[in-house]
Amino acid sequence: MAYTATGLENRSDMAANRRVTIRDVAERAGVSVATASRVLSGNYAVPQATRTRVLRAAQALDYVANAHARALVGGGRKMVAVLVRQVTSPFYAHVAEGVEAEAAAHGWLCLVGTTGGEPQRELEFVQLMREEGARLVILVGGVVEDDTYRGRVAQYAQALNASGARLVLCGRPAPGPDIPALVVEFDNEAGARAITGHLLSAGHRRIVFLGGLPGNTALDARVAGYRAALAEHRLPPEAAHVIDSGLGREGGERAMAELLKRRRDFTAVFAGDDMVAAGALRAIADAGLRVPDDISVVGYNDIPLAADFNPPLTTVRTPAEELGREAVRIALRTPQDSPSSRHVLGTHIVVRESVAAPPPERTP
Amino acid sequence: MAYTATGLENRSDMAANRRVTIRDVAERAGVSVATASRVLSGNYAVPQATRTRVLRAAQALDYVANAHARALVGGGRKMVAVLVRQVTSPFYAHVAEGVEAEAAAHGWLCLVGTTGGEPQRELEFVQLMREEGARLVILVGGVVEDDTYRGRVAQYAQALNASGARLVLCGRPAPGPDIPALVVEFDNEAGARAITGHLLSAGHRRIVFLGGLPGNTALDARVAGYRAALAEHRLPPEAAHVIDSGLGREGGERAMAELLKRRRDFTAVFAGDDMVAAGALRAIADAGLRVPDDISVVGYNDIPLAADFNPPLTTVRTPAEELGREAVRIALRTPQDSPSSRHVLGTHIVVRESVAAPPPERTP
DNA sequence: GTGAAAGCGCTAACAA
DNA sequence: TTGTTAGCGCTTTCAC
Repeated sequence: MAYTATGLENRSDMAANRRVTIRDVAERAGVSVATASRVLSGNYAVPQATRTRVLRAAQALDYVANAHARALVGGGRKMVAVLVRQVTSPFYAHVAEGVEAEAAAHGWLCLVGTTGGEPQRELEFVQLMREEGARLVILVGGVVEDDTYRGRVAQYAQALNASGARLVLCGRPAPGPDIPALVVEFDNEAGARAITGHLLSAGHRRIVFLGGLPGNTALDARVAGYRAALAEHRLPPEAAHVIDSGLGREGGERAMAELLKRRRDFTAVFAGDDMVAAGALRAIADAGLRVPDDISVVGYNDIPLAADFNPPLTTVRTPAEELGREAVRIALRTPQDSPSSRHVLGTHIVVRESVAAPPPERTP
Repeated sequence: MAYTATGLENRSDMAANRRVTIRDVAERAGVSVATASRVLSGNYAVPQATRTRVLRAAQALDYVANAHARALVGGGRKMVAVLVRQVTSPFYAHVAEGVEAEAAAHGWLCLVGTTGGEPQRELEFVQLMREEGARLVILVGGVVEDDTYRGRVAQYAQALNASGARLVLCGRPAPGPDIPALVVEFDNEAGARAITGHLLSAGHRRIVFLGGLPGNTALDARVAGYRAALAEHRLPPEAAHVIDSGLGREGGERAMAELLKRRRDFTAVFAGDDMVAAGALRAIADAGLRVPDDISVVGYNDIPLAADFNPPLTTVRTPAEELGREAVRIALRTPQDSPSSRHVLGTHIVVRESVAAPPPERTP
């Protein structure tokens, strides 16, 4: 019923496919566009009588304001854009959801973009967001930190800042001092140190780090934490064994399978993230070994399904949604001209069933 | 280097925070805004000499066009909006990724919104997209199909259609005949029938459907398929046992645990989706039972981590990303005035290790 | 080939 | 209290 009224009425008293404008509303209400605008945008006192007349006309015409026209005259609109590698990765999805939720809570529009890991698309996205007039751009995820990166991101920051927008880097470093960018990240090193310590406390001495990604800031920090924990337990630097298989389930499975074929002189695996851990668990099971009886495994991120792995995975919880929320919160409360700052979010271990004491020494 | 040039130059020769416009570019290039516009929007032949001069000026000023102004004069811009319940659900995330990918491939901008399951936010989102001038709105996910739903969605469809935009419904029914909306969905009934048949072929006769959601079109179709398969195998209607626990890991775990406490006269569980299956597996393990030796379990959707469950889950593969891609493809190739149509995507079973023959009959 | 001018839909002075 | 007017930044006739 509601729909037929609206739909047919539109169709009958206006040209085909012409969007109804504020002019139409004003005309129907018998007022000027200015008056119509005043009641429709609601930031000006208008007497009740005219008010209702305009509102009624707008409703009858099913009027919606043209956001572009508004943005054009009002100087941009409240929009935040998040860019992630892919939304199908649980970690990124949670960050995006956090951003979206916090943005929505403040009445901001949120746009999610994906790069698939290509710096080129990142550049295009930032450019696009400048065109769209996004007031806040959030770039998520670890990166290879080299001069190219620094130059590129510094450029984003300057450009965005020049038009009054703000750049927030999540889990990636600021490109340099005095660059107008905010940074929010987890203390990856501390998290890695803690979970490596957990493995060491259980008695493990030969622990492999699976899923390194040289140059990637997030992974490098985890590797650093891993090495630091080893050192704290007075193990020599050679005790560290990092396999650079990169992230992803597939990589983890392949690298683990290969490693098991070559050597088995390790009793625990620290996977770079939970997806790598999933792959590793699969490979270990396929090799006929049991977790944690034969090999202990830990992951990183505590994705929702980590509790459903076989066995349930002991991992480091990184509150991804909180990261997203915090990114927009910080950006919204930081004045435009304040110095760039860096915020670090804590993490903690979630103990489940993938860690046990190492098996008794096998005779070689 | 690159960044200091840009940043400082902007800062020195223009008022603070004034976005550079086409006027600035024209001025610097020594041409009129009309000429600048012609080369910048690139849809008009301009001699090479002036062309380069304008381009050089634009680059020097780091000019980006104002998308709002463009949209205002050009009549909207290529933007597709997808609305899902939540991006952190693997299924929805894949649909969103499919939409995003296909949109990007066509040079369209993609905006992802989430409802958290609230119809109210759906309404707000559609309204917002009308304001933003989205030319394509995609609503994803099963719904309770009642008169309220039909009225609401019919209204969206009419309104969107009136301004030349298109509505695509993914996995939810059209609100009625002659409503301008496209529908793309999976054949849930066939998928459910097939996997129930798989269970029946393995010898199961007492199969519980866990995770019903009465009124929800997607789940109802699966339940229908489940009943149909039972009937095909000449089982009486009473053989069907549907537990309406709703979707989600938590619900699945709770319902399964409770069911196991009450009765154990079933040998297999058909979970409404993989997340429910994850919860069910957890509850079964906690009850000291084994899958598939004691109870067989199947899921629905084949999320990426289904292979990492304990045991790897036999489930129905629904190509979610393809659903998203297809939604935009269909919308882009369907002319505005063509009749509303419905497209059905096929699904298939993925056999893994969570199904076995039922255990030998226990004496009661 | 290029410029001047009109106008997209809206808001915000400025008048009345 | 309300209407008139001047743009926001851009594209696009229409002249020259």
